[in-house]
Amino acid sequence: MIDIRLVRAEPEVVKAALARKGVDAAEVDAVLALDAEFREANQRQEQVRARVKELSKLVGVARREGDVDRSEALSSESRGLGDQQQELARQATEIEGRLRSALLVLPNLPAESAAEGKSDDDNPILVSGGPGADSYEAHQRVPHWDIGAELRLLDMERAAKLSGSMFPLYRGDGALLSRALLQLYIDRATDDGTWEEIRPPTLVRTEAITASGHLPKFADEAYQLERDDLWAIPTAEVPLTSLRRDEILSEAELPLKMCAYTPCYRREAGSAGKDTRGLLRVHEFDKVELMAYTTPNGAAEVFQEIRRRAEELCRDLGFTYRVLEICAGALGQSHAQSFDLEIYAPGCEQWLEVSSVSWYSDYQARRANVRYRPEGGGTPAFVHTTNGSALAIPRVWAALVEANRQPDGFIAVPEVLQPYTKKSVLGRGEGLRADAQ
RNA sequence: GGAGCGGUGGCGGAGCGGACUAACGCGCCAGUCUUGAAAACUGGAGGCCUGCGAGGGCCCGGGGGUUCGAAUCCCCCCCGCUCCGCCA
Repeated sequence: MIDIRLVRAEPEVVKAALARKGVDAAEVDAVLALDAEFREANQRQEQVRARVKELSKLVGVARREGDVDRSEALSSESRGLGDQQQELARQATEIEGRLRSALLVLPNLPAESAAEGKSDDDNPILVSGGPGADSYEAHQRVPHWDIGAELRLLDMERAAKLSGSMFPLYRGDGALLSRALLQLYIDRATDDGTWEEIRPPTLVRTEAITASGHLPKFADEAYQLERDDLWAIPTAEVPLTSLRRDEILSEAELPLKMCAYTPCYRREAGSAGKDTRGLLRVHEFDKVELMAYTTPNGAAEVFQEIRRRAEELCRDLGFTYRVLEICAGALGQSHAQSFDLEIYAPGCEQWLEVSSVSWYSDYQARRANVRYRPEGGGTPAFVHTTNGSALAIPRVWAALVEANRQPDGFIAVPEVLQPYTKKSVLGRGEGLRADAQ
């Protein structure tokens, strides 16, 4: 959430910044009104409370001095105030709850440097890399769902029998490819020793998924296990962001950099029938995520490092790729600034988003209450959080089998991946023979 | 799932109805000493909300309650540890 003190002190600045995200100024005014109401109610309550404490102290003194009459008189005065105080406290709490709800759904302010624009159509392309979208031959222009079926790498139909549509099932060399990619991602992320690998739980409490900004606004997007009050994570960002919840770190620990492989679960409510063929959009997928807590000043550097790492993977796997900056109007709820990495899939003739690298300023840290004590002591301050995928599996898998399809129909393994697959060609596996009969 | 014991500041840990303004230790910050550091010594410092300020309020896992007054008593919940049961 954003800093209520900033809203109070500079309402016009906040309104102008949020207007870039398309937020109505009235929402800000509503928050301001609740804030004023709460502070007034709270102050009334505190005044009465202070008087009760004062009287109680005097009761203790009178008791010790054996002055029963006086102690009785003070007690009864305090008793009357007590009821009044409780009612005032109840009112203040109720208003505070409404204030918090309003504040929780208010989006983060876009970074000043974030690109101007209203929708995804306005996102500037910062980098174009790789061989180019026009460079692919006819044998590479086969969609991955056809390749997957032909070579027995993918079985969406039987997966649907298990879990419904949009749940992928990889088999044979297809499963091998998925596992090899994950191993490559983790090895790359940990190559300089500054990123610690974490394997977190993937079912988390309501507090955790609220801290990252996925609740309350996007509850429909997440799978919920009501009976145990747990949520299936949509990304490793959720557990990693909450890992140090309610902690005060020392500045020397920052930047605290973590990477995690996890499965991710998304209901994709409202996206039915849109770009959902094959692996384009699935409910469950594997991903490696990089996430860091930093000082405010240290955020930009890590933010760029995550982007660089994601970009290098796209390049080294041989993809045609591009980096887009997300313009202010298209930025997500919690984001101050974002870059999307897209790779070109020649078979389905689409650019596929495989990574989103984001900086959240202190928006998530405030929700998760993660602070750091500055070098040399002083008042704790909120950390900044930044994260990005490096990378997600299904779309990389899809673009890879399409772009690397050989004239003979089999899939050539990119050189960087061969140490992990232990073979240079995919699709000549056991599944093919077993099903062929 | 059952039983027992616990949850206190950055960390460890005492306190178990009224001077708690939460002891003590470690760690932290500043200073003295030192070429510099360590050690020693001296001093300092919790977090949150609110107020221009003086100040006020809140915080002893969370939420309710009892009381003039709750870290302390009662109820509910959460978490941890030990043992039992079950289990890959």
